Amino acid sequence: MATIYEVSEAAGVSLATVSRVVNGNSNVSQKTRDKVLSAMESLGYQPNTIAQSLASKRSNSVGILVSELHGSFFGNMMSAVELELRESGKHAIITAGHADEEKEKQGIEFLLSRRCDALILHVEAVSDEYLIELDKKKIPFVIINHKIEQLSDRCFYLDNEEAGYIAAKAVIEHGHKDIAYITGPALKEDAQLRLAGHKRAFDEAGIAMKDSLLVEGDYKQEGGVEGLRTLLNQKESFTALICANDEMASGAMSEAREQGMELPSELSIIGFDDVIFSEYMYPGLTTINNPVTTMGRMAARWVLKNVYDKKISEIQNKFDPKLVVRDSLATIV
Amino acid sequence: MATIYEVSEAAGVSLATVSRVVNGNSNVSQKTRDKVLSAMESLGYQPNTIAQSLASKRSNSVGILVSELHGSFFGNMMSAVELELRESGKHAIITAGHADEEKEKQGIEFLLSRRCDALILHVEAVSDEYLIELDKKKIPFVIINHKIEQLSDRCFYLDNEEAGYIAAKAVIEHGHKDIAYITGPALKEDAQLRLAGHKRAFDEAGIAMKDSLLVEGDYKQEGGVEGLRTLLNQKESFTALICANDEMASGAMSEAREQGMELPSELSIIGFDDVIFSEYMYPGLTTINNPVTTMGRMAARWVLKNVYDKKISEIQNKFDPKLVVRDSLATIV
DNA sequence: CTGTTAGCGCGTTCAT
DNA sequence: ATGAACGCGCTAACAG
Repeated sequence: MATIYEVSEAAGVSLATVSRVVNGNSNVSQKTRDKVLSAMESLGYQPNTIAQSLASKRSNSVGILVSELHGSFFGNMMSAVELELRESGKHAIITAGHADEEKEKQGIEFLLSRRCDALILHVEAVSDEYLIELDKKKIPFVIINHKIEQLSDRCFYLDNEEAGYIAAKAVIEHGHKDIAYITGPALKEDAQLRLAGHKRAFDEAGIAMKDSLLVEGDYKQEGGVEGLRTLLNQKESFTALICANDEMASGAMSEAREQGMELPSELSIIGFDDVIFSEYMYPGLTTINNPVTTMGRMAARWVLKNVYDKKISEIQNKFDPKLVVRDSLATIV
Repeated sequence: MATIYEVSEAAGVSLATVSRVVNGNSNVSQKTRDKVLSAMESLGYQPNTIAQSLASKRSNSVGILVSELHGSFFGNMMSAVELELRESGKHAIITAGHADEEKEKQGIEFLLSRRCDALILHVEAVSDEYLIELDKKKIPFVIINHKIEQLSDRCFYLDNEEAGYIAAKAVIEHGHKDIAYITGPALKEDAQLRLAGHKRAFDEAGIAMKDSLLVEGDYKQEGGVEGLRTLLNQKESFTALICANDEMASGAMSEAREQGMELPSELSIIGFDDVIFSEYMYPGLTTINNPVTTMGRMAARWVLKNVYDKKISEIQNKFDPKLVVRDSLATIV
């Protein structure tokens, strides 16, 4: 690998001048610029990004923490982030937090030790206090899918309350009155918000929510299986089931069929997130769109703009959920 | 951020000694080691990985190229790789090649410019010649899901021929005789191998393959839809359909239902890869396991062993496919 | 076992 | 507009 020094020698100029043309900086006469450029060309010179980083105190890398690398949720986000960053010559360092507080902290520490210029965090377990504390350390970071008031311009999130509202409303508008609900873990903010939206729609329609039709799930497939089983084991009957995410909806579907129910005629099911396999399910799952891709892109743009001083115009923080209509929601006649 | 120099001062030792204890290297007396350690502790010292890289000519980063970050296939692989690397203090830089020759080359160039110590490549479009050429540049890399004879110890791949054989054999053993097949793109090596295995099973069973029951797909869902449509539009009838991957199987399932067919009684379907949503399909898709997770782990281990000199015992290059039994393959009576 | 010293490749003042 | 020189934080001989 040729160094900047060899280039300067070949071009008959100083090291500083080469550095200038490499960085497109300041003023260099066209003539010397050409000399340098052709020297670079013939030597196949490629700047050593590590040396650049050391000298400039910029690693040009941004760390990404997601709860899982696999699964159907984060791929789209990472994809958007990577694309956006690479277009600006930055790179993404990824790591997983496994939705565990300790592991998330370790992941963040790891990324920090890598001297990332910024962090894009999709945390699930870490506390707001930890993040606010992290903020004091002058390490730029953004948060995906969670809103912290003090850091709101750096949070990119779905309006989960509205999402819950839309889902419930769609079900109600299809004529359902007896509606069961499998929530997410009570501790999780998005689960609470979705439930709140759910209640708002019920209030608005003048339908009473029955506690017996409300069970807590774990956001996993198994939670849907068990949730439906629990619901079926009490006396209250229902014609529709809202699941706080698609995984649970999937589990509920299997269990429903296991119980010999016809879908969606005997039971309508609606999910949340519109993960990749939702359209592959049978019947196709009607669900609420969770625009992770766009959120990822926005997060990357925030970093580009605020950390790397790129000119970027529009950055959107709050995202609106949309109903994705497929076949799992039937109309009651 | 404290530097190694400040630590050396605080501990009253030389810079080199601090470096030694940081790297757990050579011999340092327990007493001075303790002094240094406590100095590091009280200063909150964290080595600057970039400076380490510059001096040691090791970036401690390995580049990963996959065709897509999203989708259900690579998440598991990346997950395994990241986990394995992080345990050794290395990090993963990811990028996507989008199954396009030019973009794959750009991706590789990008990773190289990042001074990765090694590359883990899941390429789809780039030629063997390109990779062999790349190999001459002394940049260590491994290849996932593709075998190149000259580089075979650094290739981690599924025995695709065997996979095709197992799938066809399973179908045949279920009593099917009229079996249709939607292949992958004729250009792709894995598609050819799977087809070859398919033929072997037919030969072994003394069943003739009918050209009219063989159509080429594109590995995408739509390819399954169109493939089945084409198959249905010719006179030859069939009771089972083998799809060269799960995405196409999914498409074929939708189309079959669209045509009013009962699954699996009127049409058995089997896929390849066992991607994440296969178990969510209805009926659950019987398919062939593609151990990408393990391959990812092995690839990472190869790098750890051969690039970072970690002691690692077993590394497996060739992987055997296994039948994953679910409900989409019915028995002909 | 420990310290000195010379790079690693580049960015960035400061002069000129 | 260009060059000289120093520093980024650390590793790696080489001495001692």
